[in-house]
Amino acid sequence: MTVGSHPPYTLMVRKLESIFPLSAEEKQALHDLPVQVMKLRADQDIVRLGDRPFQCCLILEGYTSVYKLTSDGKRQLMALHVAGDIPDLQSLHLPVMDHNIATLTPCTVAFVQHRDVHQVCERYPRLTAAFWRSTLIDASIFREWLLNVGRREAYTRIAHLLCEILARLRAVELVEDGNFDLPITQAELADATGLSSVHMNRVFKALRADGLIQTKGKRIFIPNWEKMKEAGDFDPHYLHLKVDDAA
Amino acid sequence: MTVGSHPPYTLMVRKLESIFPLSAEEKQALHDLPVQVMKLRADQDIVRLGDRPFQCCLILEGYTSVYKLTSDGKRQLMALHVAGDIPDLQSLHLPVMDHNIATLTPCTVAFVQHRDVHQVCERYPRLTAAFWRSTLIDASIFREWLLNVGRREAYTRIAHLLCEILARLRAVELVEDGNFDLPITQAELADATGLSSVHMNRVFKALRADGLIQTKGKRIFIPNWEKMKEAGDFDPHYLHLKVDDAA
DNA sequence: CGAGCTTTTGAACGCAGTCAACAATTGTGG
DNA sequence: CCACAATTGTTGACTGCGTTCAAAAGCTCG
Repeated sequence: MTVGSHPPYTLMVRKLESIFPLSAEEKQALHDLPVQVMKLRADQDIVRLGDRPFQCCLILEGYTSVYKLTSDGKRQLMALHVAGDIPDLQSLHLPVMDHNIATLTPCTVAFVQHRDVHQVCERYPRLTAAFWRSTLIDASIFREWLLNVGRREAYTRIAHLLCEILARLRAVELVEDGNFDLPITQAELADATGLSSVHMNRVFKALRADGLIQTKGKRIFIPNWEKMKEAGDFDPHYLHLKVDDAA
Repeated sequence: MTVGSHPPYTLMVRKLESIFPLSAEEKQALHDLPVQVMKLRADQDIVRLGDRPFQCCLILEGYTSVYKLTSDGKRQLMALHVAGDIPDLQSLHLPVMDHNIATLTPCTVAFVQHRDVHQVCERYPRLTAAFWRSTLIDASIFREWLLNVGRREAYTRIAHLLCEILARLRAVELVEDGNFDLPITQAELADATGLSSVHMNRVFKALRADGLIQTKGKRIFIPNWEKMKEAGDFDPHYLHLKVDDAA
């Protein structure tokens, strides 16, 4: 089952190809996976801590995030996911969710049964490697976020996050000329960086004042990528992109 | 090749079994993997950022850690690994290292060629799942650390780290009665929690004053596990241990 | 056009960092 | 086994980055 004009897997295949070479046959096998497409509003949980999902969810449109809460209710985002990503691929081999996944914006997502993924992986063993690698890159990104939150001051930390978003959107060709949509709130960016929303706002102001970013509504423009990378102490190697889209 | 009295794989098998059921045949296959055993001093890098390793390293004895540095030299530890762990399993499918792995204490490690791991996984596909799951649990731990560093205050954060160490040592039966060896410095614990060593020291003092921990040299005793879990906002689910060793 | 977010700004506070000195412990060579 | 060096742990004083609380100003969208 596919969705009207945009076959749901185009972006996923593009994403997987950005990290792993796929044959035409393998790509076709991915395209042929049966899916169920759904539209979700913003701020909806897709899966919750403790769940035992029997399917994976593929983002076709919108932003989602992985998050956890402390017992006193503070929220930390652990990852942002964009079109083409499969945020809960790990549920294939870890039955119980240890975190939540929620939409940050209205989203279109496609659900694929674990059973079907396991089948296609058995038939095309290189897909196992591709999916495994994808989960390993997720882990690499967690590590970089840990460095970011643990050891970089707020200004650098936020610049780094913006660099990562730009680099990852480039890999799925959603950036034109340093411009991209970031339809999420400053409070959410604060939760992603372990800061308060007030401080996030102040640092944003400073980044604008320093000419590193320009904002127009939810659209962000980064005029000087080299300067921005330096401000964010950003080295894209941890994203493990085959083509260095971030250069 | 094995090492004298302790076959190198006993602990790894014990560790893998704590997260994945293995058949006798699969265990034997792991035992039969050829390895090269080495002793390393403390503070030695095992692999470095940018390396392209052709082997995995299995800890037989001692503590190692995954770490990264910011461009201005601040260090963040991302994980601690103990006997039985394979800290760089991910190099099987991510050719270029995006982080460093170093010994924190003198260590005995066994190196296994990627080639041999791939072979045994082909022959026993369930081992692929076991190893994959192991890397997914590593990622789950990164997520919890991110929550810890991003959203918990120093006191809770340190208590949480100590809880995790205890729970993981229990899984490989290296804890007796709430007592365990933690032969790493406060400065290293500080790097693991994103704090300064001075503050680490002050919080340690507070934890002692509150009766949550007792220290004697490098030996730590946690008299009241329930209280400690509460102080550390610790819920062991994220470790995905089959048997709930942490209860 | 008004309700409800989201962004922005100010003021005051506090957790944790830095710097510096000293004590305790561990390791090493003689 | 002791003496000395080096590392690790401990404490105090001061500073500062980022938080909290509160209120106002801008947006967005029925």
